[in-house]
Amino acid sequence: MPDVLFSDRQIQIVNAAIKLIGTGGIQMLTTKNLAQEVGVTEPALYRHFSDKVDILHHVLTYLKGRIVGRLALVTGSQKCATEKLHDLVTGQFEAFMRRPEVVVVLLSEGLYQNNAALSAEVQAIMKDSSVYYTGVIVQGQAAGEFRSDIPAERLAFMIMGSMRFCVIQWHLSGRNYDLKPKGEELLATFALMMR
Amino acid sequence: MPDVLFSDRQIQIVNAAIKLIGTGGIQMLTTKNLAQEVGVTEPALYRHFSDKVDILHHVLTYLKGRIVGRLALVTGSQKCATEKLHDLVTGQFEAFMRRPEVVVVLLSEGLYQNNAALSAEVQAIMKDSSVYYTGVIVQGQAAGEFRSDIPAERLAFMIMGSMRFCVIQWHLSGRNYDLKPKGEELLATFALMMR
Amino acid sequence: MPDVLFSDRQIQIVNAAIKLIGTGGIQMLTTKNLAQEVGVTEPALYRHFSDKVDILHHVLTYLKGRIVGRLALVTGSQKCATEKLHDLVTGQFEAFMRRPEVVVVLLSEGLYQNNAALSAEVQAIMKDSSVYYTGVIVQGQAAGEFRSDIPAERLAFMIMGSMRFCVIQWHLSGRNYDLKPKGEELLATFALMMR
Amino acid sequence: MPDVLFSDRQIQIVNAAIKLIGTGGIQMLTTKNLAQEVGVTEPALYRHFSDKVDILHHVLTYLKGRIVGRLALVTGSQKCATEKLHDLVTGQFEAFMRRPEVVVVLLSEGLYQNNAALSAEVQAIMKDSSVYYTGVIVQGQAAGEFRSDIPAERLAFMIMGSMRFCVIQWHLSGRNYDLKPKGEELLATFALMMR
DNA sequence: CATGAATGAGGGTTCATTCAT
DNA sequence: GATGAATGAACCCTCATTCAT
Repeated sequence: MPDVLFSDRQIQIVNAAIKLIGTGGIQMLTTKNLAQEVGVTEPALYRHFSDKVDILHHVLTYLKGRIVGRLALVTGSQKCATEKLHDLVTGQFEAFMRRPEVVVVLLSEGLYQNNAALSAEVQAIMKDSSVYYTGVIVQGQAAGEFRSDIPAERLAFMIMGSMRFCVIQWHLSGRNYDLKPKGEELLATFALMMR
Repeated sequence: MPDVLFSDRQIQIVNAAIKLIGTGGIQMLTTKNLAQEVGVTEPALYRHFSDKVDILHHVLTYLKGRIVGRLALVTGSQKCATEKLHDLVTGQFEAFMRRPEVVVVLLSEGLYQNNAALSAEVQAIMKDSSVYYTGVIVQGQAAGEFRSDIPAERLAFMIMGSMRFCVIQWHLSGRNYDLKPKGEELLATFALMMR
Repeated sequence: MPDVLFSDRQIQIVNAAIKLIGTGGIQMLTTKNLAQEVGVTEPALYRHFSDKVDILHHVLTYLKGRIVGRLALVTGSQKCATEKLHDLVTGQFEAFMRRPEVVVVLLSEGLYQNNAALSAEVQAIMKDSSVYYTGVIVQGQAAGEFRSDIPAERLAFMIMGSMRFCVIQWHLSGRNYDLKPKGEELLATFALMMR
Repeated sequence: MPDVLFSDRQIQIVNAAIKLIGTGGIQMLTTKNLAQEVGVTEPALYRHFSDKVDILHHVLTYLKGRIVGRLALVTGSQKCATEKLHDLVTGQFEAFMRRPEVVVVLLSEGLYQNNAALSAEVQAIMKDSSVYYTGVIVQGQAAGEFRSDIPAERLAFMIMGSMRFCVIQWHLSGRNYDLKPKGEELLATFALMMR
């Protein structure tokens, strides 16, 4: 649904940008590389975006739409909280494995340091995500699946933090191992701690 | 102790580099800016480092020395594990507040994407740190302070992940709030979960 | 009457071009700006003009028509030469104050340097104007209003040169003062010199 | 004396810039053309000037120094005012014929439209020049060489305006005739008018 | 009559790095 | 040790213009 605001070419460009960043970091995202990846000349990019920053902005908006969409889907199901949490974590990890480039874009907060708007966008993604995680935990606490002596927000915070850490290490290691077992391990640990 | 390998000028340059990165991200670390910050001309930098990568490498090595030094100090004390863990977390947060630039350098893993050596250095910092955290938790488990049904490594992993997440959010928010209460809150939550 | 050769859209575009040049100099006259000012897209401009040079050409032709029309009107009256000269000068200055953009177009001879046709057009405007000024002075000399020991062409030349200089300074000063008193002053000086 | 602030390379670059502007107008003054003319690469220019605007600024300052220097020399002589005025006009015209490029730079006020500092510099040249012209006329009036019923400033104004007009027409005509006779003619006319 | 999309050429500028001094 | 001068490569971006629709 959020994609409705993107033209086909914009999506194409955004995807190419994600691919480039994933391949060689933000410094690989040059207009030249991007144009080449898309298969047009550099000026053509400026028909669809005002700026390079504008492109990055759309990259983040696009990813936010995808991520939040998936979160909404999972949390909207009829499953119990434990299952939902499981789906959230493994779903996220699977998504990262399918498109590892996204990891770089999303976890490289430092890159956007000198651009408040982009930083805000990254923050927004984290904030929006945390709402869904918290919601599932609240549901679990209400159903007695999870302990209630710790606020749901804090539990969500720890889960997300641990997930990030997991993904960062995976990425730094060259992404040459399966991320799913890590997710299961993480969930198992949390299962013990949250009961 | 590792500083012994750095000349005065090198330390000066490394510190200037850290300051620059902290101020405006990695893209502010240009040879021009760096030279100006140090108060020399650009070619002078090449008397002390072979490369810009070499500079970044020394930045990371330098920081690793500082961090590990502090970890060793804390974990080497005679306190109980709970206290040591407390000191580790709050000490780390205090260090970040004293030199916020370091956050950018350490948490921007994505930056080093296209350089295996730098990525390895960042990984090494994480690895070395985790050894100390794990050690403290092992001690706590042996002393009955912490639960033993979860491997110490996993607990350390979650603590470190949560800390990182904490610091990232603080950084993205403009570092305009006190980080210490966050650390206390985090420790309180862990206290509940690890007992 | 020359406007008869211009379509409505052409006049609209020419006026937009004059406005743009007046606002930010010749370098503001880009097809993008021009199209935006007119309210169409860039390719639309090429329906009405073959070139950007063609546009500039029409701009100059258009202005020539306006200027010469006014000169013909004034010199065709029944007034005495002194009055006609007065009307010419003040009329010109008033016209510049009403549409200050025109000053830039007309006085920036250097702009057309690399295009013989445009330079010729500017020269033609000057030539045509001088005919009218000279005519009035000839009339004045015949009527004994002006001295006859100096050829009318030279007197016209000095008047026009001084007017230009006046306008240039006015323009460079930001056009923030009234041009008319300058014209009166100029006329008064000439009155003394030409008697 | 003013050149003392310019390094050799700066003078070289400034002269190359003047040449380029004279050849093809301001739009020929690209960094690429300029570098090629000087015989260096583009980035080398930025060792000596911060900006392209900075280059233009130095061009104008450089020319101002030359012009004012010559004016000071002429007006400082022991000759009578009539002779000095003659020297001023013919000297200026000769200078323009020696380096016709300068005409474009100096007479293209419109070019600097969108840069207040450059406009101010052009104005300053005119202002400074007028001081010398006025001075000579004042001397002539005191000596009874020139009429005194018209303020010296106004006479200077008309002379300068006429000179400009002369030069502009010469330039627009392709500079293919001798400017000196025009100067003599102009002086002769003024001789009549100022007596 | 006008548009959306694209392009080749070129714009000014910054980068890390080298080298003679 | 440090400098001034220079460079090749690359940067992001704008230009006038074309063409299919």
